[in-house]
Amino acid sequence: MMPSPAPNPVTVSEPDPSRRNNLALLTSLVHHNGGLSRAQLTKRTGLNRSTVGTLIGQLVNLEVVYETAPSGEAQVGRPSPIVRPRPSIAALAVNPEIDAVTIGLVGLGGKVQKKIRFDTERIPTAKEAVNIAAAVIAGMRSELDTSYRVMGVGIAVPGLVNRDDGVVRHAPHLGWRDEPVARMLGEATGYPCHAANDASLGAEGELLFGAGAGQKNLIYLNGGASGIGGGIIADGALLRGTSGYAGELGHTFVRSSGKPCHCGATGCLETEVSQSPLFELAGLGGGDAGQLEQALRANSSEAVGAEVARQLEYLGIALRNAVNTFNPEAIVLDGFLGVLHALSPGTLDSLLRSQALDGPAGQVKIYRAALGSDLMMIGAAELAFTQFLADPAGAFPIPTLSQADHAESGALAQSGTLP
Amino acid sequence: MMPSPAPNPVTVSEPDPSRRNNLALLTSLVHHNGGLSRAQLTKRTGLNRSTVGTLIGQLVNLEVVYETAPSGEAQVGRPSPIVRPRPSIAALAVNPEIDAVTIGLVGLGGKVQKKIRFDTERIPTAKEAVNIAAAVIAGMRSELDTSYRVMGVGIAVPGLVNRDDGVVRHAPHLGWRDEPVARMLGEATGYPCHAANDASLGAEGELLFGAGAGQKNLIYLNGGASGIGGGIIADGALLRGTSGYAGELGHTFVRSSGKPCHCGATGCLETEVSQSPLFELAGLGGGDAGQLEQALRANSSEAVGAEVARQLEYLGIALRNAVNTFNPEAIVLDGFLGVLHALSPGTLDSLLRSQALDGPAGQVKIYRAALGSDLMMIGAAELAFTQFLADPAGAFPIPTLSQADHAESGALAQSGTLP
DNA sequence: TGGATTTGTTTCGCTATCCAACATATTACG
DNA sequence: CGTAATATGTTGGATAGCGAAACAAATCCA
Repeated sequence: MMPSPAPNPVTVSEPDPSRRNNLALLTSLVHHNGGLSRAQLTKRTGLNRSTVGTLIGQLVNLEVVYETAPSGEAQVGRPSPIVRPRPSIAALAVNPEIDAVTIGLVGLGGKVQKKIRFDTERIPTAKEAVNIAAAVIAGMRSELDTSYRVMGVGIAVPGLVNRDDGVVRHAPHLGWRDEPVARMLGEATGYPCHAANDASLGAEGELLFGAGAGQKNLIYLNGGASGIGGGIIADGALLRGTSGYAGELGHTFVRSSGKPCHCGATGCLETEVSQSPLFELAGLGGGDAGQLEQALRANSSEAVGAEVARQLEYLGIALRNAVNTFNPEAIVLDGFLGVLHALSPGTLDSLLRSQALDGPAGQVKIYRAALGSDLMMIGAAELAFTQFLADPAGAFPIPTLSQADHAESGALAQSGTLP
Repeated sequence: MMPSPAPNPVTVSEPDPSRRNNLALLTSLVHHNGGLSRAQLTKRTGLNRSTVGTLIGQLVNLEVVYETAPSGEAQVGRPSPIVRPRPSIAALAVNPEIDAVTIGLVGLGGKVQKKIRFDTERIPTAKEAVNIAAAVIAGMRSELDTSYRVMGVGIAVPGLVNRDDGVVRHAPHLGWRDEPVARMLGEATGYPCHAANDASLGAEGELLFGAGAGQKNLIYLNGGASGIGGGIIADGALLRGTSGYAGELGHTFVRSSGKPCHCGATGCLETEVSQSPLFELAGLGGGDAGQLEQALRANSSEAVGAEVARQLEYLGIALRNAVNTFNPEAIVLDGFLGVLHALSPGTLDSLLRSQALDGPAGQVKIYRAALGSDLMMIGAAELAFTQFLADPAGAFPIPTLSQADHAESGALAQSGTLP
């Protein structure tokens, strides 16, 4: 008759973890806003000026943040110095896809310092993806060791991922099943590794650094070559569910006697709304969302209009459900879903207004994603940052100093074949 | 460029509210478990023995809890006294329905002390419901003032309710629109009043005291005369959304070209799955879920089986969506939905296993609700308790002592006509 | 009866925080 | 140009919530 386990049972090693919260709060605030004045920090946290002062002092000592001269904005009163995140505190991001594995380095503050896209000629297996990532990371290793403090690696996988143990339960488009990618990459690199669903991480990325900044309830939907992924932010936190599988809005039911989906059901959103017919109508063999939008805008045929309308109608049903269920402030559409919405701006809004319940529908706004190709890197890095953000003072004795803090954001491109 | 307001801006009157959390934690634990030994409390909270000791001492002084002799369970070591919630700390619950307004008094610990059902001859307006509730409460007033400390009133409304301001946005079956019921009842009684959706409160009730005890992610669905309401618990907390409208699973899309729903859409769960055809087939004019179940079990006609199967199929679609979206551990079915499930036990499980995604579907279990007719009282009372539970030491100078703590749970029945 | 075990109790010390007073840097206004 | 007004950083107590350790009490077990 013990309903639930102890929330705070062991880990008595550190002194009083329940009280170190405000240090973490300040760190997150600085990280997610890329720099805030001390005055703003006191307002945001509700803490005392003096408390913020001492805490910031600690973070400066820990080399987590640094202070710069006040911004030029003219205001009455003593100017407040700006507290900025050190980009030398960094996390690695890995994103395996159908045709590439992308590895990135993201600094505290969410700036992508480095991005390396490794094109593959066929769909990578889990082992291959891990090998590629490990090799690229090994190549960066000396730079990482001298100029950064790497807090870990985050892996964004298009599929069902158990966030607790980092096992990919099923990634249909990659053909992966029960692959312990986090453990594999952890053993290969020595860094602590975590894995999660790519759309969930995208939702967090857009929430913290993108179109949904400052919202507390938002729904993120991404349409790509491998279907539709979703991530849900409820009350400021990602909806995870029992094992981190939550958010699979791509398999929302939208049509009776619809086509069978690879998931075993019929009439899923992702079988009715997909990018391949759009690419065909646009006369494109492949490409990204931007190219698709251009091509569709150039083509004003009826067939295009009909297909766009058809897909928007099904998307509208899924969004109606989501709005009734979550009562969000914002819906963020990424990939080709963003294109659909942009091609016919008012359609989804009016569908929602007429079909969803009055209350929830009246408050929701639909946005297009803002972070583009950096999103996955930022989201995955956030996964690796979480542990650090929860306790910025704990567990890193690495005194490595560096000058990488003001490095420019350089993006490399590279390609190769599978090993 | 200010993404969000200060989380802790004003209310500087009380000394350091950020540190009073463990007192609240203990209070909630005792409340929701109806009594725990001090040893269990230390394990659950992870706090030090001595800390728990002092905190419990405070709660005893505040007359929030009392200690009783250790339970008879034989164990090695010094027996630990049981900390019990004082039922004299109480909250009022109000639940307007189509044919009645029910008023209840619930003590800390979740025991219903009193329940008065006021039958109405027609659907009550908001004003009538408030009048009835206020009159019944006025009648109890002297007892309340002498024997209880009433923390407030919670109103459970079948409809869209803005939890922040207590305004009923739209309760279709009651015919209410934009009714500020919380303010109305607050003015009529002088108690702090809050209102929320009935199914949301049901979800919380079942989570804390019923079938879902100890779960962190569960979905509650209630089927009644006025349709299907839903409440979602994610990560231990009720999903509220921007304004508390979240959880309307009754309007999940389950059928293309289905019947039009009063919400403006078509193919909603609540139009396809409803209790009236079941009552007809059972040959009943009305009644509760228990009577319906008995009648349907007695009737083994094909028509009944077909209708049950049809409704279960649509319910399965809605549950499939919900499972894919939330990855819950448990689904709790109440009202006639519980009957449907009980009549054909394995059906929903196998529907989920074949149609929902592997990961989430493998973990979910379907339960029938456990709290019966007390649920709404408990849930609504919880709404009134929340403020108190967040700060048990703050804001009640009422030193009223009482002997109602050991009163028996008495349920009254009463009926009348509209004023 | 005595040891093992678990838990309540007491005392003490730590530390995160707030508060109040003071110092400093800026704008506003004469 | 100087003074007032304003907002903020800084410093030195004071406080309170909590943990650690030692001790005391109440149970089971051999």
